[in-house]
Amino acid sequence: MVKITDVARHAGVSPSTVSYALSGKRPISEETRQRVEASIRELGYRPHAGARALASSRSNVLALVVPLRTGIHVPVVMQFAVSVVTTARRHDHDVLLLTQEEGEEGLRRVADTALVDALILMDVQLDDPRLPLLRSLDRPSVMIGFPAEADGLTCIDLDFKAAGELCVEHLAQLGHRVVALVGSPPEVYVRQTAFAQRVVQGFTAATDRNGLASTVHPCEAAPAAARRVAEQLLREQPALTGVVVHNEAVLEPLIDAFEQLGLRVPGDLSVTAICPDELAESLRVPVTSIALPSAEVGERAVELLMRKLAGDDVPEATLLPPRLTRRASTAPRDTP
Amino acid sequence: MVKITDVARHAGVSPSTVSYALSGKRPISEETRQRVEASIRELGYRPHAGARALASSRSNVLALVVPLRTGIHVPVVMQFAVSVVTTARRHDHDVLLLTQEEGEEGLRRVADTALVDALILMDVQLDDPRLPLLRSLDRPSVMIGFPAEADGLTCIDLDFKAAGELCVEHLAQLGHRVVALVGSPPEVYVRQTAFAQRVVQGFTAATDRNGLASTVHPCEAAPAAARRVAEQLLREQPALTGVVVHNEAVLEPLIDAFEQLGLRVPGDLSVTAICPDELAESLRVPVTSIALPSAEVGERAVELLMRKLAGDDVPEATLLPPRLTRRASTAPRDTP
DNA sequence: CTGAAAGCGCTAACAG
DNA sequence: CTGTTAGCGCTTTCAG
Repeated sequence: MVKITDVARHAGVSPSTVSYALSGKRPISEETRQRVEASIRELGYRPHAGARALASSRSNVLALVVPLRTGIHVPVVMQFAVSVVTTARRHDHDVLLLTQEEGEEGLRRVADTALVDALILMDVQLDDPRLPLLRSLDRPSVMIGFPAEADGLTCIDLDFKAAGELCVEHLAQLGHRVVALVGSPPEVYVRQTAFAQRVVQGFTAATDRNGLASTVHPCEAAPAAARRVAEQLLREQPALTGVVVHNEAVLEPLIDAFEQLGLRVPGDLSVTAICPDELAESLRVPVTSIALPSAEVGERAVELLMRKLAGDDVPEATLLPPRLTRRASTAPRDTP
Repeated sequence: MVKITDVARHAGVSPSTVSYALSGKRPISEETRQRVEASIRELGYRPHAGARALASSRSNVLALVVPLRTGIHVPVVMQFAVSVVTTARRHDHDVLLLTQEEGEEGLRRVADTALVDALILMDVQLDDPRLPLLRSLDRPSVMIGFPAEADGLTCIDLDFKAAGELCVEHLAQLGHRVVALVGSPPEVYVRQTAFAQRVVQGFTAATDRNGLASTVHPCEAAPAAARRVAEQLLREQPALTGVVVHNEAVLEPLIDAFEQLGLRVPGDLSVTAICPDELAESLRVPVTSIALPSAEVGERAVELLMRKLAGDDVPEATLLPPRLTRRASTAPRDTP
């Protein structure tokens, strides 16, 4: 194995000069830098990661904790992970993969052994048990999602309130005057993340602002429940022409139910959703939707961590703006 | 930060004794072990990963290289990754996540800097450009899939030949006498992995053995192609009652085509597939299938690496036995 | 702008 | 069964 002293000897400089030439932490004359770089290339020198970590107390590794819970859309997790790895590499860092299963002990382990410099946690719950631990660790972290009480921590996620608003604005622009939100199952509004409530807030704010008639309907994640909600909507809001769906599991059954009840999408009813693009694209009638921007969340999460590692202050909360993709399921209201 | 000398002093022993108590690499009297463990717990000692790696030349980290190519089923990759992490943890190792995108340079980097002790590569191609590199690295690796020339390397995958056989045996046992294989697109038989040919070999061997009439049909990954193949099958093999599908993309369209042509599944035609369970389960008629056992592949891959790291010899090729899950798409042949 | 040298915290001979 | 000690390869003061 070729080491820094070998390079130093070969280049006719001291080991520290090689180190500084590599890190750029102090000025090196152009000429010596050239010599050092040539020697490095010629000898095929690679600094030993462990030695580096020991001497510098920086491993240049980030931990990424991925969820295992069912009900989480796998491609979204994967997209996010890839984006974290790619961005981390741009900043000369690697990524250690941990599963939620490892729990708090796993986080403590990789942090306390200095195996990683910082942590990224996905799928953060409202009352996440890892919050106190994160606060106590001596390394920075970023959470995807917003817990109930995030003081002193750093969070990032899609701006779900704005997403709810954007769906409504889209429908309003198309001329729709009576709209409904079909939301997550009731239990989601209690535990889990706060995003469900946020969507409702945004939806309501926007319908009020635009003077639209509106209702909100939590919905179980079962086709039968979708059917019931569809029937109820038609019964209670016969003038309904726009629907926002924030519930991946019932999006397809809901549209099926509407069509079976004699409503064409988008002819009679425009439908927009907050769901992964994959799902929105794959339906019989591709659905106008707002996706969780996983790649962007991953990238931004890493960049927040890099700033924290550099000692900079970062905002506690980062909300990413929603982007709506128009597809076949929304159309201007048929104005008679 | 509490270090090994702190623990040693607290327990009234030498640092090496603490080290050996932790590693078990030499006998320690029950009594001192107790004292050391108590001190460790009391002081909350965590060995520094970098220092360990430097002194022992073992990082206890494995690299996992995941593919990004489209056409790879994401949940399978994820399942595999989770299984690798879980198994690695059982062996006191962590997992560094790399993307295919990093290429050969990435592999060289993590190996040469001693950031990882060993590597796992997914999605290995027949003529994978990384093969020579893997042979030249000073750390062991395991590949998921079989390249054309794997001498000196270690591979593991589903036994696709046995999978082809098992599908046929299943149909034969149900009384089917005339069967067909609908395979991958023609180009897959050329490049990519060898598994497509293996399936054909197994299929043919088993039909011969069982005295079944059979044909093989490569098929493009498009619904129209599926339709054409379905029509061709009915025209050329009117007595056909069993089909094996090894082509995720056309499984659903193919079944649709058969039904549109007046054949009930499984009433007139039994269908079995080699595809992810998720897909098989999600179809209108759940399909009897053989899945890629990703969790098992991941687990076994890690175990192979552990044996190699321990200096043991391991087989170059490991073929995992297929397991068939019966679903609604296969039934005994209607014997008039 | 560059060198010398003191660690970083741990493991593994070597010695008893 | 346990202690002493010499590194592992790098970074970073300190000194010039």
